[in-house]
Amino acid sequence: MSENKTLYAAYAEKIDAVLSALEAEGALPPDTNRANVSVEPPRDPSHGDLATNAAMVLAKQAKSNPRALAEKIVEHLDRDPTVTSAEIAGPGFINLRLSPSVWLDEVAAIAATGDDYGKSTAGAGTRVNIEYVSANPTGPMHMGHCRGAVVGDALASLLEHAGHEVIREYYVNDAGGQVDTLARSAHLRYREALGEDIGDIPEGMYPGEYLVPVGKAAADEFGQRFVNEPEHEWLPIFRAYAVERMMDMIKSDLAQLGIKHDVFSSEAALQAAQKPEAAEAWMREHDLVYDGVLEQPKGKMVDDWEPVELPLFRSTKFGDDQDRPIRKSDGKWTYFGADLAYHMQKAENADALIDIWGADHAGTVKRIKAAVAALSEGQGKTIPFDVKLVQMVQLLRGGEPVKMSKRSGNFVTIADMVYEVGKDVVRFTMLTRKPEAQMDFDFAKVVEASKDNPVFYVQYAHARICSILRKAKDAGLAPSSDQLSLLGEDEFTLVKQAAQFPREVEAAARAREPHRIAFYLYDLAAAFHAYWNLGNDDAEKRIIVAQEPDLSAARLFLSQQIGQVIRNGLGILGVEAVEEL
RNA sequence: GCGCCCGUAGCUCAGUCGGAUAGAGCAUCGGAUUCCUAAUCCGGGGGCCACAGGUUCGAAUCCUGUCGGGCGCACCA
Repeated sequence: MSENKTLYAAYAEKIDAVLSALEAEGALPPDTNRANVSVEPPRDPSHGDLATNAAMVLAKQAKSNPRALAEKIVEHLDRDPTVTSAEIAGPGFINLRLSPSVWLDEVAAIAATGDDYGKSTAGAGTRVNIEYVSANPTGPMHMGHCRGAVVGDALASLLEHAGHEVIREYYVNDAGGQVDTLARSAHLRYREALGEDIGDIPEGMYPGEYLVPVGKAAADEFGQRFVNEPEHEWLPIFRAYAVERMMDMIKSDLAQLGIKHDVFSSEAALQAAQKPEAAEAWMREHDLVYDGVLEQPKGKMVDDWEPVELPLFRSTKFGDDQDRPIRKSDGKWTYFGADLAYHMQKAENADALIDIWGADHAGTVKRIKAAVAALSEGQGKTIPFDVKLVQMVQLLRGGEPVKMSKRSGNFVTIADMVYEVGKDVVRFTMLTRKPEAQMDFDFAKVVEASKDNPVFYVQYAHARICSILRKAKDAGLAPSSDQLSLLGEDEFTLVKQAAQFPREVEAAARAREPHRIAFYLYDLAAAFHAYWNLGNDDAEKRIIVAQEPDLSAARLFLSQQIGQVIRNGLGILGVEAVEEL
């Protein structure tokens, strides 16, 4: 078996070869369109190991009926020594059963590839920039950021496993009005640290306690220097100072979740380097930006609306509802204007871009997609660009919604969450549903039920495998592949499940859906737990059977490989493969 | 009013570029432990896949419409 090719891909090729043979025989017309032919494991394992719909899909082109065509395909497949049976079922499915040697080879393949089992080269040669988290540097990370962070991080490592080179990037929004507010709030805490009674935190400032130590640190560093200075003297200094501390805090929150970015891009730095100016010039050159007046927003009344001429990007040309301003009337960049330049910058160094955003930014997807599309068109190359929207997490505590607001300082932080239930539970919980569906996250329930969390189910399977290997070692038994032929149907069931892993990684990467790996691991763990429990009913089915050292060694070897696959999968998700619970 | 996402068991959710009899956990009921970790396993009950049309050999999946929920709709970020 060639490496980097999944078992399923290998059989897809065999079936493709059969179809070519049928073309040569004249049973199929030349150049048959095979795009819809699939080769995959049937949902119901009792149907066999592999199923193909080839006969059904191609019957029309062959001017034949599906079952007649299926018979011709089956004739060829029967000649393959690794195919023990090929049967026609239902409307024309062809179900294949594979010989034990195929499964035993797969066990050996897992052992041979080890940590690399499941990696693919499908994405080789494509560098993907994935931007995720990008929380504003105005406070600690809270649960609202958590989902996007975990999904983005797992997607990044999933893409790496699929062979892509990956850049993990964080966009630091350190240029907008909210960082001025941060700076003022920090200045207030600074005065407080120097002994001043600041009373209640005024409306419009960030009241969070997390700014207290920032104020203290500033007091230590600056002393009385900025107490009575006018704001314009200290604002830029406090802005940079506070942002840096906020980013330290955020990085430490991310580290608790096991997340580390490769690149932190600063919006302020981008602007200082005049990237938006360059972007605007380029856009104007290509007639993508013009000076125009926005229409009054429909549906929702804006009291102080008045027509102003602004530089507008022609996003309607690319499917947006409205052209979008890149500068404000005071000449400063809008968020979009800077973001546009930022995406140009990212595209310089990557073949494909992915942004992970919260659903509250859904309204801005079209314009940024339009911007990247315009960029692609203008530069005459395609830049694949995907914005993954991660839906809101409704945070509950004992069934009651928890109102989160950075303004009021009332939020559940990631640090709280990790402290309560641990990184693995947080990550796995976020990854056991598809990101585009809303989810409820009940803090109390997750804490209370953390022992029932599926993550432990998977980890337990891994721990059990480690346990049995320890036990075997004490008994003087070592895993061995010498006598794998002693394994039987019970073991094949397990191997078949494990053999899906590479296929699952490729499919999940293609769909950019890391949650599939979590569900796959659950199924694999279930298969192992079931296998283990066979020994409860029948002592001869235990993994270690004292009287049969060769069989035990083979079963240990198999178990070891299942452990390897679980470990590889958990690695993609960033969850520990613990050795005991 | 417009745009995006979602609607699958009592609850939380899976469901492979459309595939065979729609699955799992929790909850519920009944079983398994002198024996490798019972944080496990085996079994029962529980479904108009929101609704209505359409596309085709075949639809939970694709298209159209309706209803329901969420998010968004300023030069904010």
